[in-house]
Formats: sequence, C-alpha cells, structure tokens
Amino acid sequence: MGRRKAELNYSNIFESVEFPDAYKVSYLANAIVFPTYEDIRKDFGLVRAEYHLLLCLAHYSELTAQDVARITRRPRNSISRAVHRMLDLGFLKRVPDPSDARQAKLQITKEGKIMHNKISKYLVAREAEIFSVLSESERKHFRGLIRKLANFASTLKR
Amino acid sequence: MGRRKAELNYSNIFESVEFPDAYKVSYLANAIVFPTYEDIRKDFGLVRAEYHLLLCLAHYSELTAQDVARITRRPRNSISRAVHRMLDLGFLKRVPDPSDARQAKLQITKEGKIMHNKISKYLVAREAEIFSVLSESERKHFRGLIRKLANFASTLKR
DNA sequence: TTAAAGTTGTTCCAATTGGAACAATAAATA
DNA sequence: TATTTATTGTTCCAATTGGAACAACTTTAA
Repeated sequence: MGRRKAELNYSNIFESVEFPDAYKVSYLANAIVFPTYEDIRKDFGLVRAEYHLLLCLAHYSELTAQDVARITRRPRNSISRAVHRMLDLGFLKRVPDPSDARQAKLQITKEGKIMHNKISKYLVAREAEIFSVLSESERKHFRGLIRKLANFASTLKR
Repeated sequence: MGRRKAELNYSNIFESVEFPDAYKVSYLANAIVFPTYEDIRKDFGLVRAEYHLLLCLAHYSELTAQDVARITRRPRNSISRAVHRMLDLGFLKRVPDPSDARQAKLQITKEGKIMHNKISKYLVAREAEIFSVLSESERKHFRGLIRKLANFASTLKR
C-alpha cells in the first residue's frame, strides 16, 4: 500500500475556508446526496429525475411535468425524458388535462408506490445513519434551522 | 401569462417526506450549490473541478491531484483534466515529486490566487445572503451542527 | 378580433461526466 | 530478491446532461 503522507487532515479546510457554512452544506451534499443517487441508480435502476418523479408524485396526487421541474429545480427536458421512461416502466400514468391542452397530469401507479416505498425505506435508514452523530436535541435544533434555510432557498428566483 | 394553479405550495413536501432532514440538505444543495457552480462557470470561466483545485490549493500550499480528489470527493480523471487546463491558464504550477515519481506536487500561482480571491469574494457574499435568514445565534448554532455532520461525513468510506 | 407574449412538453445537439482500463512506479509479501 | 498488490495520473469511451430551439396551445394586450 502506498504510504500515506505524515498527517494531512482533509477536513482542515472546513475551518479555513472563507465561506465555512456554505462550504459544509456543499460538502455534505457531495458526501451524502450524490452517493445516494448513485445507489438508487445501481440498486433500483432509476436516475435522479426518475426518482424525483416518484418522490413528488408519492406526495402530491397529481402534478404536471412542469410542476415537478419546479419542485425539484431541475430542467424540464430532464423531467420530460424521465416521464417517458417511468410511463414505460409502469410507475406513472398520464392523463391529458382537458382544461389546458398543453399539459398533462401525472399520477403514480400502484407499482410506482411500491418502488417508492422500497427506495424510501433505504433513504430513511441512510438518513438515520448520517444523523446518528447528533444527539436528539441537536437533531431537533438542526431540523428547525435547516427548515428555515430550505424554505428561504425555495423563495430564491434560481 | 399562463394561470398559476390555485395554490400549490411547493415546499409542502419538505414536511411530508419520509427523510425530511436529508431531503432539506439535498434541496439546499440543489438550490444553492449548483447555481453557484453555474455562476462560477459563467462569470469566471471555470468548471467545478477547476474551481476545486483553486480552492484546495489556496488553503494547502502543496497537494497532489489525488489529494484534491480525496478532499473534494471527485473522480480522479475529472481532477486530472482540470489540472491540465489550470496549468495552461497559468493558475497552477506543477513540480514532479522526487521521492515518488508517480505523482507531482501542485501549487497555486499568483494569478491563481488572484482568481481565487475574486471567486471567494463572490461566494462570501452569496453565503451571507443565504444565511441572512438566520439570526446571529441561530447561525452560530447551525455552524456547530453542520460542522459535526460534515466531519462525520468526511469519515464515511464513500 | 387580432397580434403579441408566455407556457408546456419535446427533440436535438454539444459538452460534461465518470467508469474502466492502462502504463509507470512504489510498497508489501514471500 | 522476486513477485504480487497498490497507487498515481492519464486516456478512452459511453452515457448523462442541460441549453436552445420548436410546435402546440393559452393568455394578455391592442
């Protein structure tokens, strides 16, 4: 095994960087969120936008593709592609909207729900693992603060 | 302008999702981190890995490409590509390591430092904007908690 | 009523991306 | 010492990605 240099603590940068909070959010995302999408792809065969559709439609009974794009802040064409694949896989169904011929309402199917539950279970376990480092009260605190931040972020134009 | 549907609050999902904390971290990352990389590309002409090199080498005087890959959790080939471009741009210099012919030590140049300062200034302002929604004491709390989480995440295998 | 502007979902395309394999080198093991 | 295993940086390649343009449609303004 190649020698490891004397002592390079890779997390020193956490404290010396000029924007430490944003940097750690970014780091957490890289460390947690992306590997998670990777796992979902490997274990369940769905890419990010496909999983996002499942997630959104498990929580809203009816959405347009555009709604999902807005909720997840992803480009419309990625969602569009994903919709077709999810229709083929039988995880979604689509009904034209009679009141607006441009759009169609999407719904999750029974099979989609089953898949969502499977993935969800995995993600719940993953969340528990990550947050196990916080005490119950710390976690409660963190939840309140990140809620505030996320809500604020959701108001940002883009 | 197309009508907006009666009332669809896109952030409802924040509370109903099965893994609310991890979801909000992910959401924050999507809302904040990615647009930031996009801005850095547009305004400064550097892609993510290129900026990461600048950031790392502004904080450690000497690193190998592999070190940077580890610090940022990015694939080595992305870093390798970025190194070449940054050398061409004059933002980095590279010196072979006499004690290990496989690797080379990277350093940031004066020009690189100038560029880093410019980007940094922008990111500091951006961080201030995002976190303006928290009070001073909330922010202090948040900093402690996210530090704990990020440090823990840095110990995860991948 | 007609024209202009905005919206939705889609296709096309160019660029980015990361996995896999590779050569060169170093360390570990027999 | 010789052989096996690991590491570094690189190239290649296939897949993913998102911007831009587009057609169909709706809403607003003239």
